[in-house]
Amino acid sequence: MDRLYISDILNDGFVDKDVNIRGWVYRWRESGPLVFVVIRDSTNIIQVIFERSSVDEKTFEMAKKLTIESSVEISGKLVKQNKAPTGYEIQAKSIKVYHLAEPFPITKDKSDEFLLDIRHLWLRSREMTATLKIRETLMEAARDYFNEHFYHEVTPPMFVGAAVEGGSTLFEVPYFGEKAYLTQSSQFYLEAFIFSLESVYTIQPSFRAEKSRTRRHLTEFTHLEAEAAWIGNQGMIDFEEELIIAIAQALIEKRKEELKILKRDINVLKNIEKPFYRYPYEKIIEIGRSKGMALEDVVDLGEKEEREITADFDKPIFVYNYPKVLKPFYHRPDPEDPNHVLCHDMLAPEGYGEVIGGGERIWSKDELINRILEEGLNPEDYQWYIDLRKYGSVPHSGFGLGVDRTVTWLAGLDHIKNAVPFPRTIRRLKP
RNA sequence: GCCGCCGUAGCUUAGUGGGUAGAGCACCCGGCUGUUAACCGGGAGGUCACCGGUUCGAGCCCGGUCGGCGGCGCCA
Repeated sequence: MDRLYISDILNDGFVDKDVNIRGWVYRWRESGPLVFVVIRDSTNIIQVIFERSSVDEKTFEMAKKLTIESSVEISGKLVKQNKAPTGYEIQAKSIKVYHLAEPFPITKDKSDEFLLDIRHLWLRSREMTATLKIRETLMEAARDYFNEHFYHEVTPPMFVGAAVEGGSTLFEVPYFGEKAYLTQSSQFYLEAFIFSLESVYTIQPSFRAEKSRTRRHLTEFTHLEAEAAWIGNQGMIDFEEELIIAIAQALIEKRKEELKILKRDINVLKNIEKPFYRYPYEKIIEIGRSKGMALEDVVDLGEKEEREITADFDKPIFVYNYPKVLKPFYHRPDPEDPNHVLCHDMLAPEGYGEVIGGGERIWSKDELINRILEEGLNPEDYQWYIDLRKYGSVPHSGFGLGVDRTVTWLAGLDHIKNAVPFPRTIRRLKP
């Protein structure tokens, strides 16, 4: 008999038919001559019942000995059963045990810390499984959206020789007697690709060595970055808005069950529709002040401020044209207002805060060199980046989206660690 | 980096006027004909993070070390 996936047999079409499944023991309990076993596979869970009166003694004894997480193959008749957790039940006829598991360390009482220590086992939980599927669908939806818009996927290097942005701290790694660094952003490399492929994107890890201890920072995170020729700041905002909507739609279509497992209200995602809020930088400061914050005219918002400002919003907020002093040198100053740059951040609502940063890049060689000098940096360190402005330079824009932050927001999680299979933080490198 | 909190059985934890360390889950044994991280009875399981000090006596008081969590700062 061919093995079937659990999600495929949870329907009336298989009732009274013999089915064969493989998976792991998720729950086990006995009551006299009955043994109830809930089996989990990659698709869902289903209850199996072993009755002493209807299976041979050897099979029943084996069912009685099963332990949580044992790997098994079970055959039996599918029936409808309201008392079973997913509405159907298999009346077992036979079982093959591949491995009788040792006592599983995860029980009903568990702390966040413990779950991080045994992350390699916690990955099997329904919560993590649901989160991983949501991550996958999010990236798949993004790739589909990029492909529909003729973006090419590229793979920039992760070993780099120098920083992209002055501010961030880099991880240094030995490199055959020289120093190399782990990339903190692929932006500069993506800019190199646009002169042939025009529109490009990548989904790769970025690394930041900041000693940040907040619910939205990791030292290694999945970075979705894009860069496109012939597009300006506002055009890029339009593009990102549709990207986020495409992702939300994909989750609504394909991940209803997983969102339910994570207790995320799907109506929140259904509400992610055009138009998002769009405010110039000064307006967001005004909103902060209206909530009682003491904010200077020109100030970087902290995590706490962002959380409070976005708390009452129901849709993402684009904040554009920040004061020049707050942003890295490569952002293009607004020709109409040189103290501001043509950039934007997208803040997720409900307190989640920044998930996208992007904008239009300086495309004039001389302007770029002037901005590098103005920031006290050395143009020699950016030789190849400046080189790109010498041979048919074009207006272009790009953005970077934190995949893990976006998952945290859309899945309604409380901490970025829960959006990542093996989170890396300042104090955690294992497992 | 700064501030705060925490470290007792595999897990979650109770336990300060200093006086033999207690429970639930998991595990083992037994019971139960519809269980929902079941229930009932029994059993086993502890260098109370580590080092030092005070004391007749320290899980508890004092000093230090290590590890973790949360917040701030930094940052995407």
